[in-house]
Amino acid sequence: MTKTEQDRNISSSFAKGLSVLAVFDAETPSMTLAEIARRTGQDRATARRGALTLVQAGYLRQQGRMLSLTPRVLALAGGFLQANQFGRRVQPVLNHHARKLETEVTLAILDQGRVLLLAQSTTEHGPVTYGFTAGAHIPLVHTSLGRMLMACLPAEEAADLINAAEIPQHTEHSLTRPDAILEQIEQARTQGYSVTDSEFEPGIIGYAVPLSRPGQTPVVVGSSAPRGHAAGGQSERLLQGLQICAAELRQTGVVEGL
Amino acid sequence: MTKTEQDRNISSSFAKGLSVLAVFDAETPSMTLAEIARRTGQDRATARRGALTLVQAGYLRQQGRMLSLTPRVLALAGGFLQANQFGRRVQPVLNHHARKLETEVTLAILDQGRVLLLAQSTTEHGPVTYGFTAGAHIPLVHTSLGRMLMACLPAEEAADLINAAEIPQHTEHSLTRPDAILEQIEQARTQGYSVTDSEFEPGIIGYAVPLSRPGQTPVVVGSSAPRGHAAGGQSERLLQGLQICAAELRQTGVVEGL
DNA sequence: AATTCTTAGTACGCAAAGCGAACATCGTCA
DNA sequence: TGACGATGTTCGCTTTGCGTACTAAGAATT
Repeated sequence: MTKTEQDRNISSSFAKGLSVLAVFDAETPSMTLAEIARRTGQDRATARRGALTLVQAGYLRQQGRMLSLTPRVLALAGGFLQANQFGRRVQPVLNHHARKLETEVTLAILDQGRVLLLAQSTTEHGPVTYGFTAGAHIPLVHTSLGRMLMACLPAEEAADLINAAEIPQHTEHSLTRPDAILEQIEQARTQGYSVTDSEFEPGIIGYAVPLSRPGQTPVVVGSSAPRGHAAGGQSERLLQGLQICAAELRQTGVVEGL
Repeated sequence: MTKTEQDRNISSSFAKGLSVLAVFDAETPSMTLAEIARRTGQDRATARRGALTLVQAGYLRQQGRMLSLTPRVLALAGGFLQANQFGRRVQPVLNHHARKLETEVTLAILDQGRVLLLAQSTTEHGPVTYGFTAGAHIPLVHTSLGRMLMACLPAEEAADLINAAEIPQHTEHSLTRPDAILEQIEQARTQGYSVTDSEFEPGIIGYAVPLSRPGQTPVVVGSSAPRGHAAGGQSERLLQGLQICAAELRQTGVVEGL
């Protein structure tokens, strides 16, 4: 009976259904039933029940044989955003510093071995609007945000994350050797900021500084800029700006709620 | 057989669990188990299983006896936002017009008898930053966005929504008689825009124009401004600006994806 | 401090929910 | 055309998870 020692307090059907909903991401905004089944590792029939339930609940829509998310999923996130006053307290701060520094500023945390973007400044005259928005996942190992997040963790946990993560070679500059990455993380920890150059997107330099206090769940702010943009002492100015931004956000107390 | 004619393709446990997740909104960001059970109308044991499953999946966190949403719920919405290019195509347009008109501009649709805010401009020098963000629900009957959304529907459906909705008296100006509200909707439909004055928040005037083409699922853009702000011909300027904004958004084609 | 009221955790029998092999259906390529 | 692969649906058997009943522990009230 070791096999079927399921926790009676957990509903496995519900958990399976959730993973159906979670499987819709940026790369695959609409999927067929079989595709969902494959990506969730569930039986096709199981995935189907989950998907149909989501359709009935209004979170998925079915056009032909393709299933895609409906706007209603936003309502789920809305509860979190409202509760933490993101619109009123976080966004203005991000925007303010974004304008001042002439970049985009992003707030992020660690989630499932990836970087989860929580909020992002939305000013017009940032250099480029990268395609990422709140709720997007970006890789952990090759971004400044990710490195800084890992630097907020005990060294051992960071190492575990690195080992668990796959390390694709996004660009020719991407570090691939785990120990090289760990070294970068160590450096970020000691110096209190992280910089990556073209490791995720070519020609883009990423900056990040910690926001959470040590011991708390890691939260960071960062920004990216094209290489040319950051000539001369610009890097320093950016990092200082981010530090100030982090301090202000810390004062609002939004970080406490994770 | 009327009672237990459950659809075999729908997972009721999953549906119940989902409604646990959905019950967390702005008013009640953290709840106790008993409270969840009450608000979902589920048995306590059922609600407990749902909540514990959500905790295990990382969407809820438990501190003491309070349960609250984790940032991970944002990842669910992230799929939708990325898929529809909200960050790249919608937000810039909203911001641009918000700055030009010196207000906030909001994109919204109909959801479960309420207005669901999909996106909102985030500029600094809007007059006030109201506490609403993407993913928030606001009432249907007493907002310009809501009225305009209903005006996009066949008159009959709008009437059904009014009848189904509870009509609280938010302010002394709130219309309460259903036929008066329906008349306003009728007017919005014919003139192509909707204006409400202090019916939801005192001293605030709301404007909204349709974005979707007739027959499609209703989508609108709107904005609100304090009464003093909209002196003279300002209302007209605002409405014209919104019309242009709507036209631009229409051209991006984001509306098609609902 | 003793009281009521509310809330959280546990147990378990029974009904029904949902699993997945098997079947049906649709496309696609030889 | 026929065979094959991929996808969608059905249905009997088993498991899940529902909800009553009970225990216990906090809050709130006296």
